[in-house]
Amino acid sequence: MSCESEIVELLRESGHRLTPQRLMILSILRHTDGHITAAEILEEVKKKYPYVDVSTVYRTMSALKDLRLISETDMGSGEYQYEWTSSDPHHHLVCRECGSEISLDAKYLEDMADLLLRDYGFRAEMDHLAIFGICRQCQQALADG
Amino acid sequence: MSCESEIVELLRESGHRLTPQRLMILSILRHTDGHITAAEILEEVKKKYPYVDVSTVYRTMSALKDLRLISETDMGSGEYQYEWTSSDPHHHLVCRECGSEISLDAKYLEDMADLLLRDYGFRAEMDHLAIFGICRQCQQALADG
DNA sequence: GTTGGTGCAAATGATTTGCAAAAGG
DNA sequence: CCTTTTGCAAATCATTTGCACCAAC
Repeated sequence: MSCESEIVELLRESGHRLTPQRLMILSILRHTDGHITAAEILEEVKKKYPYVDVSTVYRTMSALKDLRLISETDMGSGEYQYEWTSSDPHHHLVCRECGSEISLDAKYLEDMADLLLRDYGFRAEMDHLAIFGICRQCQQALADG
Repeated sequence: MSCESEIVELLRESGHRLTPQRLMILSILRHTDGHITAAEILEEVKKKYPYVDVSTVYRTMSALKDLRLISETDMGSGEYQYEWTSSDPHHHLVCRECGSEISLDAKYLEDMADLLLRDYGFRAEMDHLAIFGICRQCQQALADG
């Protein structure tokens, strides 16, 4: 609970109200390891309180996104993946052959971000990026094929 | 025309048939500077032959994508942006405040791609990436408030 | 009380798909 | 011929929106 208090504070400061729905969604996001879709969040929330609607989930995600508390990533599955931002910053290598995902430490992109800031004055916000390509196994499989 | 011949060859080799619709779409892609949406392609094609359907455009894009002749990028507009791959490789910096786009030479990402190959055996395919963030002007505007 | 939030139902809108007819090789 | 491709219409499906009611603060 105590870990939630500063978030609650942040939401209040930004003029948002604390509803049970939001607290439930917040709790799910905080206790989910990795990414989760809107539909999955809804499913979880409904276990506690069945009358919640998807639109509420999306509206909450929109608010949290604006506050940069969560990231929204298109991993090529057709649905957005949401993830709590404070977990250690990382990205994903997504294989376009087998769909497997490899977690990638954020440091791999930091050097480039520094260059972008230096050369273009552009502040890249790359929380939770999806990088598509071919994984080692599939390269081998394709070569053998 | 001559520039089209090797593409035509490639399509044939991969078991695809050459229909007037495909040739029109191909020509539009080749002569478009920058990216273009499926709807825009359709609009262009219809000027020559009004009975083409969006589905044909999408099906053609899918085939060209598989052959890696075009790139498909989500630039945050809700529609995919397509672009002929052979034009000099680049990416885009997209400002999430004002929506402006800066072209970014591909070399900025090559170093990272090399690291990914070395460390993970992952062959990253980053043709035409969209990197979101805040541009110099908007940073200033936000700071001034 | 105000203002913002919710649930419901309906809309949106890009992309996909089933199918019979047409055309490429 | 045989197979792929096409146009049309209808379906998908995640996300968004209008609205009347409710609940924070």
